[in-house]
Amino acid sequence: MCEWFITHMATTQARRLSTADARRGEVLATAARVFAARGYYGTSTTEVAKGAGISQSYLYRLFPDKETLFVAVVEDCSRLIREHLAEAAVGVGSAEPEAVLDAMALAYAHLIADRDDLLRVLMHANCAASEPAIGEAVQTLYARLVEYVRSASGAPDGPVQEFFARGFLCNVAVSIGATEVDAPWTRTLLAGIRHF
Amino acid sequence: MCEWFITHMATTQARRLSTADARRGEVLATAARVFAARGYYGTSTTEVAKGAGISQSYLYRLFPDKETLFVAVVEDCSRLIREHLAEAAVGVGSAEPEAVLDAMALAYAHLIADRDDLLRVLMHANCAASEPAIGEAVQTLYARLVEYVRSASGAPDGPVQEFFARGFLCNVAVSIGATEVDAPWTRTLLAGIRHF
DNA sequence: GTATGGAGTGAGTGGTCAATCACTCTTTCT
DNA sequence: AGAAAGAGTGATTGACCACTCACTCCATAC
Repeated sequence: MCEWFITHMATTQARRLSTADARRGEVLATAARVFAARGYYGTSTTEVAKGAGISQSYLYRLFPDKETLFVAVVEDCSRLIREHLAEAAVGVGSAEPEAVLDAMALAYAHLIADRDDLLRVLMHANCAASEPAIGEAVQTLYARLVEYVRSASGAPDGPVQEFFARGFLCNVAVSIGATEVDAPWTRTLLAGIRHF
Repeated sequence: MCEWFITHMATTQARRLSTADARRGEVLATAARVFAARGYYGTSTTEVAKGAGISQSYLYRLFPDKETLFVAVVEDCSRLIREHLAEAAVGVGSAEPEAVLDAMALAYAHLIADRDDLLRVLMHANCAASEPAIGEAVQTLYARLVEYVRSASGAPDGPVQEFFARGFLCNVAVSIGATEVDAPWTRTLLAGIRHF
C-alpha cells in the first residue's frame, strides 16, 4: 500500500534530510500530541495539519493517507520509548536482570511523566488495531519491544511479563487521569509507582 | 445532561420492564459488540442501530445522544464483569486473599475468552476518556472495580495492584490479537495466562 | 533569463455523520 | 367508538471529513 513511504524512510535513513523530510519529522512530532487526545478515528487530518502549522493539502503531500500518517506516528513513538529504555539499560551499573528491568521501569515512568502523549498514542493504536495496517504495526511494535527488553535485561519470561504488566497498568492509569485523583482506588493502583 | 436517563434507570430497576426498557437492554447488549470493533469515535450510530435491528431514529428515541448511549454500554459491560468476578468469589472454597484473587483472575480469563467485546469496549472507553462524560464514567467504573476486588478478596494493595496489572496485560494482548499469534514475544507476554 | 522541480496553498468534491422532525401504526384506556 | 399514549420509521439537514486538483511561489541549473 504505502511501500513508497516505507522504502523512502529506509533509504533516506542515512543521508542528509531534505527539507520535505525535515517537515515530515516535525509533523510526526506534533501529530503525536494531536492524535494523543482522540486517537485515529477521533482526530481529523485538518486538526493534525493545524497542529503542525501546515495546510491540510500539504499534509497529504507528505503522507499518502491518514492511515499511513498514523502508523508513522505510532512507529515514531515506539522508537522514542525504545531509545529511552536503551539509555537506561546502558546506564545501570549492575548486569543483574532484575536491576536492568528496574532501571528501565524507572526510565519509563519518568518518560511518560512529561510525555504522556506517547503512551496515549500507543493505547489509541491498540484500539485501532482492527484497521489492518495499524494492527500489523502494533504487533511488530510489541514484538520488537518485548524482544528488546528480554535481550537488554537477560531476564526470563516471568519478570519480563511483569515488566509489561506494570507498564500497561501505568498506561491505563495515566490515560484515564487516575494520576490526577487522590483516592483509595488510585493509591492502590499506583502504590510504589508514583514518579509523576 | 442525561439525568432523565440515569434516574429513569434507577427508578425502573425494581419494577417490571416496559417494552421500551426491554428494547434498551437489547440495544445495550448488541451495541457492546458493535462498539467493540472501532470504539466511540469510529462507530456510527447507524451501525449500532443496524446491529440492534432498529432504525437510527429510534435509537435516538431510546438514548438522548451518542455519548449517553456509549456510557450506558460501558456501564453495562463493567456490571457484567463485576458479576462474573462476584460469582467466582463466592464459589471459591478458601477465604485466603490470594486464593480469592486467583479465582477471580481465572474467572476473568474465562469470561474474556468468549466475550472479548467486553474488554474491547473498556479499552475504547479508556481511549475516549477525554470526552467528559465518558472520562467520568470510566473513573467511577475503575473505582468501583478496585474497591470491589479489594473487599471481596481482603487482600492488601500489592496483590490487588498485581491483579489489575495482569488484567490490563490480558486486555492489551487480546485487543491487539496477540492471542492469535504464536511467537516468542506472545509466549512471553501470555506465559501462564493462556485460558483462551 | 528562463526552464525545471519542489515547497506549499485555496478551493473544492462526494460522502458520511449526529441529530431532528413529521409521520404511521398499534395498543390501551374510557 | 374514539381519544391518548407509546412504538417505530423515512426523509432530511447542516456540519464535517478524507482526499484531490489546479494553482502560486521560490530556489537552483543552464
